[in-house]
Amino acid sequence: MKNITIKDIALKAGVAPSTVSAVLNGKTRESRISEQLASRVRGIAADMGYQPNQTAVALRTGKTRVLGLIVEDISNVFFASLAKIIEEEADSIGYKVLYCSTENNEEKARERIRMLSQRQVDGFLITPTPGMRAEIDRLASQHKPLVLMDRYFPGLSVPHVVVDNYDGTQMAMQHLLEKRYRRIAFVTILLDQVQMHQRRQAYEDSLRVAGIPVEENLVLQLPYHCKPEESVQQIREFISENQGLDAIFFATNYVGVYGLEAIKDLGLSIPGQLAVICFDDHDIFRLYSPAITIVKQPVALIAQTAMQLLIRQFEKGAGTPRSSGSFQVLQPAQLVIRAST
Amino acid sequence: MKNITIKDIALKAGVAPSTVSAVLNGKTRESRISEQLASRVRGIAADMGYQPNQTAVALRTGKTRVLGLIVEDISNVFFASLAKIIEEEADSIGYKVLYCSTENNEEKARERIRMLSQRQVDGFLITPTPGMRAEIDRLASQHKPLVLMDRYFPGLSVPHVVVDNYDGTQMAMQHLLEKRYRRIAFVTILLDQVQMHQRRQAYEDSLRVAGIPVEENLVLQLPYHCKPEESVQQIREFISENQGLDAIFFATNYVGVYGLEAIKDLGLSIPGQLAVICFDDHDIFRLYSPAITIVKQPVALIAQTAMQLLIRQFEKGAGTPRSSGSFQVLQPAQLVIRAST
DNA sequence: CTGAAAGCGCTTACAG
DNA sequence: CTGAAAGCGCTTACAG
Repeated sequence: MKNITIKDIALKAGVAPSTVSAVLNGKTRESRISEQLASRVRGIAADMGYQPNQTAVALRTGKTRVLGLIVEDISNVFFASLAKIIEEEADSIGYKVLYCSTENNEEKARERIRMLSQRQVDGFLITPTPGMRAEIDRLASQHKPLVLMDRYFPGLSVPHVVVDNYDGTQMAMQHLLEKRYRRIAFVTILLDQVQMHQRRQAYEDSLRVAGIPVEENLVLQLPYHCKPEESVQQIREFISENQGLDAIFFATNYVGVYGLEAIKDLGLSIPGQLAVICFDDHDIFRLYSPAITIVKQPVALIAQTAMQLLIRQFEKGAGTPRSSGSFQVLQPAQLVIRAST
Repeated sequence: MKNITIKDIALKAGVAPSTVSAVLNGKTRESRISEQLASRVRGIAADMGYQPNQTAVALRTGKTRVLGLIVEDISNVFFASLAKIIEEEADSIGYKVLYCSTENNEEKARERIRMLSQRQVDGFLITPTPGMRAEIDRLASQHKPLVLMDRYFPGLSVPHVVVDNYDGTQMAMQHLLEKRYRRIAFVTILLDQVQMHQRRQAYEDSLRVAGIPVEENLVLQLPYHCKPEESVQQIREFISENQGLDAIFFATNYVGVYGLEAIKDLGLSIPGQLAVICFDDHDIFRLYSPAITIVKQPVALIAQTAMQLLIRQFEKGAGTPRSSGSFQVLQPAQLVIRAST
């Protein structure tokens, strides 16, 4: 069953393909096509079940109406939620989205950008890995519509939307300190990314300001590709070795999940014996324990803002030079206190 | 910065575009192009940073190397996990994937299929809603490569991969009955889909076989678009009104999440006062409570099998008529007993 | 061994 | 008011 083309319609209607095109694109005014002819053509198109071939349109117009979404791991709640909102926003302006996961694999990440470029996506939405810096810089210099999410490259003038990680962490530390917690551990993942550095920095700064010495051994860094069981094991040992811990700050929900398992294994009550705060991408801890305080990332807001920044770039068009400043949008993280931590 | 085309390379190399195309596509043998010329052309292409325009390739060859993935909700762990595996499998054969969520909205679902068709996707991977039946049937009759996942249409001969819901539910019920649980509730979501019917059916049949009367009031059906708080509230009331409940079987993790919250609210211990079994798409209950038994869906296996079925259709090509039978693949669900429920 | 030509399905000036 | 022509960037017979 061959696809119906504009030519088939033209043939049946006894007009030229260009006339059909004009009618179907609502250019009857510009082309001064009679309403009578137009509605006849429309009728025929509908009868034949015409579906425009978007590949042809894309080739001709240079617009694919496809967005490229590159995240760390689409199966992770945070990124999946981002993807959902982005899909909705994209849909509302007639765009579809192609997704890719990088797994924080630099090689893969670069290859993904290349592939999406070849697929001629009209714009990129990326949660970049450190190794993508050069690639991102190149895209930006080519004026490819592009927005970074969740992370960014200090020094690169590329539109991005991130939460204020420093501020969020500080808020949480403040909260713990006010409640008189003193021996606060920091469990994180070994990842060379701005937001991780900022969280760590805020943790240390908060302690210093409160006059509490920063103890190296109160910080645990798990390797990135650490297996679940091993992560749990390491955190368990970490807690056992540091008797007298008041509280633990988990820098990401990746480690938070394992941390909670470790705490459960050790039979410690939250917040009775150990207060827990976690930088939470989403609301996955809702059920685990109501006594866990959350530094919550506004996923929907991040995605929506990112889409707005992207659309703004579309509107500018390739012609207009981009404003020199980067459209930095900092959205403070929100502290959600579920119980008297 | 204009994109480099095959023409630019041809110009620089002093050959015809078709020669460049042949070289870049490794058709040097068929076209009997000298290795010398070939490597010179390849060198120039590399120097110029040539990136083939896939839109043009797609239009010319009729293959976009894009797959359309339609799920209920990409932000749900189950579908996000499916998406992840599908991405990996697709990537391994040079495909990208366009995703869409239906939200179980029939209108939207149909529109999604239309859009993806217009985008000329080479194949579809769909977790269908009941209302997509006609659309799916049409796609299949057009020999569009297509695989349904997680659900299917009895009577439609369309390749699909689903877990054996009846069997899985039965296994779980068997487990409860052996442990001498007698008043077992069934909490589900109001959804007109085969897999839901099968789970319900298995629940009732299991009771009957065990000589236990099926009580209407031990079954709770929540509306599909029920708000979180309201769902929790309803389940809470349901439990309170049915004193003497032994166990609850949650037919999906959608309701399971709310159910656990309700149980927590009521201060009931698991499995002490109430045994809990849940049909779990993924492993999201791992931390909630180790005492929850899970009927686990093999997400990775579903996705991989689906991709295999799709590839098989690609290989057949449009020419060969499809084998009349549907490639039904039933993969039994797995019972994961975490504690002595 | 290599190149000229046609064509995938559209849209966009442009000519009448 | 409407149509013929060119062209988006490729690939694929086909001619030499």
